[in-house]
Amino acid sequence: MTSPAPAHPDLYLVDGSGFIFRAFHALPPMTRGDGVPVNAVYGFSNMIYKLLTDFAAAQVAVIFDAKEETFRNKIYPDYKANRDAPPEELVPQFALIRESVHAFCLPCLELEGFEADDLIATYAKQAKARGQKVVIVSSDKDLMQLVGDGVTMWDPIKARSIAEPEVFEKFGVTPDKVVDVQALAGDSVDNVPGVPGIGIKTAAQLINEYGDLETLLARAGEIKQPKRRESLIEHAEKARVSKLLVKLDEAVPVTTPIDELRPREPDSSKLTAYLAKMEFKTLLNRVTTRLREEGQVVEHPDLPVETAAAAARALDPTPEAPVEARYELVQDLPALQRWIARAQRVGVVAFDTETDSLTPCVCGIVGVSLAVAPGEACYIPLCHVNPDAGGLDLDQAAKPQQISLDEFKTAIGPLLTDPSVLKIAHNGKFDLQVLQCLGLDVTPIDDTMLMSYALDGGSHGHGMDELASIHLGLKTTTFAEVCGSGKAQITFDRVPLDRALAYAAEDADVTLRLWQLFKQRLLADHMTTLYETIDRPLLRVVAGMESAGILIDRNALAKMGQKFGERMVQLEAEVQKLAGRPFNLGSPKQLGEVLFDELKLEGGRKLKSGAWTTDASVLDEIEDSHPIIPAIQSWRQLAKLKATYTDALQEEIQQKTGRVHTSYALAATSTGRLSSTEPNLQNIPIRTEEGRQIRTAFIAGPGNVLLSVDYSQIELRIVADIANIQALRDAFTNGDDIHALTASQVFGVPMADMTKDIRARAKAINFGIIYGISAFGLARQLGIPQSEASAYIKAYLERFSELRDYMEETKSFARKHGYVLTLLGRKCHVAGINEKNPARRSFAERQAINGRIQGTAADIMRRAMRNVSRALQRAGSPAQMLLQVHDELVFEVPETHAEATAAIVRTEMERAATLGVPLVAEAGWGKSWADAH
DNA sequence: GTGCTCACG
DNA sequence: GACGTACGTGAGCACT
Repeated sequence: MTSPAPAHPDLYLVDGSGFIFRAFHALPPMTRGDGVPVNAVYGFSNMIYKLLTDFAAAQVAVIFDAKEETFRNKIYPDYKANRDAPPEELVPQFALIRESVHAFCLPCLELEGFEADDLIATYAKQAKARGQKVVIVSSDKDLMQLVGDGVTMWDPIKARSIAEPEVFEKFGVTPDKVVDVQALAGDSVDNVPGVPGIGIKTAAQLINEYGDLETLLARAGEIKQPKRRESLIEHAEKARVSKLLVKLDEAVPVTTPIDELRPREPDSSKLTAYLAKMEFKTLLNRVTTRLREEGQVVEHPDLPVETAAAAARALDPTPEAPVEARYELVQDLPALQRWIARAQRVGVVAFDTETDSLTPCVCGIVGVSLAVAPGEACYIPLCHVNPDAGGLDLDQAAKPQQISLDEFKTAIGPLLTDPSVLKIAHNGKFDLQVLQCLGLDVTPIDDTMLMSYALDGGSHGHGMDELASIHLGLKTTTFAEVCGSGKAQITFDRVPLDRALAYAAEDADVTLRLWQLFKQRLLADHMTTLYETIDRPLLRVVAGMESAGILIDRNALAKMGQKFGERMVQLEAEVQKLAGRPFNLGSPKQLGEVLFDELKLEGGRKLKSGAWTTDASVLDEIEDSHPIIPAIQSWRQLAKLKATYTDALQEEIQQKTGRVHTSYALAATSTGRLSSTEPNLQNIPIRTEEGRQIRTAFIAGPGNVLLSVDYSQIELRIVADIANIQALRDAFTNGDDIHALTASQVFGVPMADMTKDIRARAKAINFGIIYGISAFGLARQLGIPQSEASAYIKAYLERFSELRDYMEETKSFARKHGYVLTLLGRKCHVAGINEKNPARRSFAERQAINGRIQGTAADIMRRAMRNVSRALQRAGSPAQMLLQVHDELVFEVPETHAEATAAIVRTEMERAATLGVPLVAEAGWGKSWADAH
C-alpha cells in the first residue's frame, strides 16, 4: 500500500464492472489448473480481501452493470456503441467474479436499465443524507462527479485515493462541474458526442469562465475564437444530450434499500472452499492463517493436484526433455468421452479436422484429432472407408470401426462451445467452416497460424510443417507422405487408420506445442493486442465471407467467352498472315523470334534468359512500327480474359451452392494484406472496357444488390499522415484533387492551366512515392528519360520536404531492426536491408518504405472489416460481406437495405483509424459488380 | 518446376 | 560508383 487508507469511512461501494475490465488488462494472463482464465477474478478477490482487512471496511457492497441496455440508449442510441465485445478470456470470468462476491458474503447489486455508476450515485446520495461517509472503489472518471461532501474514491489498481484535488487535476474544475466539462468534451470511449473541437482543457476553461453549461451555451455568441464559437452554437444540442448521458442518476429505484446493506457476516468455510476451487493458493493461505489467528478452527482445503499437474504440462512452453508422443485411436464413444472430459479439465484443447478435399464448403469430414498436452493426442476416425476397397465399394462391413457422425456431434458439441475451454487450431478458418457445415460452432478459438503471422509475418511461411521445423525442430509427416501426390493421390478417408492416427494426432499435438510457444511470445513481443483485436476476430468474419460465396452468371460468362474466342480466331489468322508463317501466338519465345528476328522490328529488349521480351510495355513502344502489333495486343488481351476469367471462373462455380467460394489467405503476404486464391477474386479486370464486362457476371441474388464500398486514396492519405507532409495533409483536409495539386506544386503549373497529361504524370509520381520511388522506375513508367524523372523527384522532395525525412527514418529503422512497423504495430520484415550489393539493398529499402504504407492500409482494412461486421450484426442487418479487394469491400444485400447498409459500412470504414487526414469511403450498388461502381 | 506475362490494388 | 529496379499479390501457359 503506497498511501494511507482513508480513515474508517462507513460505506464502501465497489464498482465491480469497472474493476473487471481494468484488472483483466492490468494483470498478466493467469489460468486455473483446468485452463479457465482467472486473472481478473484473482485481482478482484485480492482487492476485496484487502478492503476487508487492510481497510477494515465494515460495510461493503459490490455493484455491477446489468447486461441489458440502459436508459442512456433511449436518449442516444449510439451510447457505448463503439465498445468492443469483451475478450474471449474475460467472458467466463464475469460469473466467477459474482461467485467471489457471494463467497465473501457481500451484497451483490445490479439493476436492469441502469449502469453500476447510477446505483453507486444513488446509494452515495442516500448515505450522505444520513451523514454516512462513502468510499467509491473505482478509478472510473465518470464517477468523479460524485466526489466531495463526505464522498471520496479509491483507485484499487493504482492504490491511490481520489478527492477534490485529484478531480481538479483531471478535469480542471471542481467535482460539481465535472459533468459540464464532460458534456462539452465528450468521450470517445463511451461514444458521448460532446462538442467537436473541444477537449477537456478548453471545456474546463470555458466552464470556469461562464460558470455552467447552460450559461455558456446561452452566451456562446460572446466567444472570441470564431471556430469555437460556431461549433458551440451549432452543437449546443449535442452538448445537452451529452450532459444527460454523463450525469449519473441519483434516484435509481433500488431494490435493496440502503438499510439492508448490513455489515457482513462472514462464512469462512464458504470463502475457503471458493478460494480452493479457484486455486488461489497464496490468498487461501493468508485467509486461513488469519482465521486461525482469530481463533477459528479451519480446514485447509486441498487443491486438485492431478488437474494442476495436467494443466502445468498443457501450459508449460518449455518441457525439459523431448516429449514422447502417445497417440490413441478413438473408435468408441466411451473413449471419446474420456478425451472430452480431459479437455474440459485442462481447459485447453488443440484440434484438427481431416477432410476429403480442401474446399471447406463442399468437403466431407473424415476425422478429428485432439491434443490436451504435448505428446498426448488422439485421432477420431468418422468417415473412413476400407483402404483396399475399390472406389464403388459400398459394403458397410468393409468399413473400419468408428464412431457415427451423429454420436460424435452430440458428444463434442458442448466442448466446442464451452466458454471455459479454449480450442486451438492451425488455420482455424478452415476447420470453422467444415464444422459449421455440420451445424457445430467453435468458440472461443485461437489460431496458431495467425499467432505466428502476428509474430513473424514476412520472415517465413506459416504452414504447420514449416513452423514445426523452425520452432520445435520436428520433422512432421506431410500430407503427401500419407496420401501420395499427383495422380496417385488418395483422399484421406482411404488412409489406413494407423497411418491416419500418426499423421492427424501429430497435427493436433504440434498445434498445441506451437500455441504454448506463441502465447508467451505474443506477450513478450507486445503483439498480443494486434493478434487479439485484429487478426483473431477476423477469422470468423472471413470464414463467413468464404462460406457465403458470390453468385456468378454462368451463361453470361459462356457467351462472353464464345465472343472472345471468335474474335481471337480472326486475330490469329491476321497475325499469322502478317508474320508470313503459322506459329503459336501464345508462346512468348516464338513471338519474340517472329517480331525481332524475322520481321526485324526495332526496339526489342532481351530477358536475362537471352530470349526476347514481348511484354505489354515493349509492344506499346513499338505499336506504330508494324500493323501486326495492334493485332497481337488485342489477341493477348482476349486470350487473358478468356482463359483466366470467362473459362476458368465457370469451373469454380460449386455445384452444391451454385456460387463461387474464394479462399482468403490471412497469413500469406509480407505486408498484412489478404490474398485470394482458387479463384483469385482480387484481380478481376476493371481497367479496360472489355475486361470490365467480366464484372457484369458477378451478380446479386433475386431481390438483392451488390454493394461496393471503397477507400478513396487510402495509401496516399497514409503517406500524408505518417510523413506529416503539411501540403498534402491540407489538400486532403480540404478535399482537393490530390494529383492536380501535386502537378501544380512539382511542375509549377497553376491549377487553372492543368491538363490531363500533366495530372497523369503527377499521379504516376504519387504512386512512385508509395512504392519507394526511383528515377529508373518512374522513367520507365512514364516513358521519359531517367534524367527527367530525376528532376521530377528532386522537385517533389523540395516541395514536400517532409517526405525525405520520412524515407530516411524508415530506412534507418529497418536497418536497425530488420523490419518496419505499421500503424497498428504489425511488424513487416524486410530481408537484405544491410546487404552490400546495392541492388538488393535498394530493393529492401523500397520494400521498407512501401511496407509501412501498404501495411498500414492493410491494418486499417482489417480493423474496418471487424468493425463493419460487428456493426451490421448489431444493426440486425441482412447484409452479407462477400469480397475484400484491399481497399474495397463487397456486400450482398436486399435492395431495400442497400442505402442503410452503405451508410453503416462507410461510417465504420471511415472511423477505422484516426489519421491526421480524413479517411473517405465511397459506396455504390447495383445488380452486378460492374453496376456497383 | 521455372519463367514469362498479365490481371488487380 | 557499384547494381538492376518501381510495391504487393495469383493464375495460366509454354517449355524444360
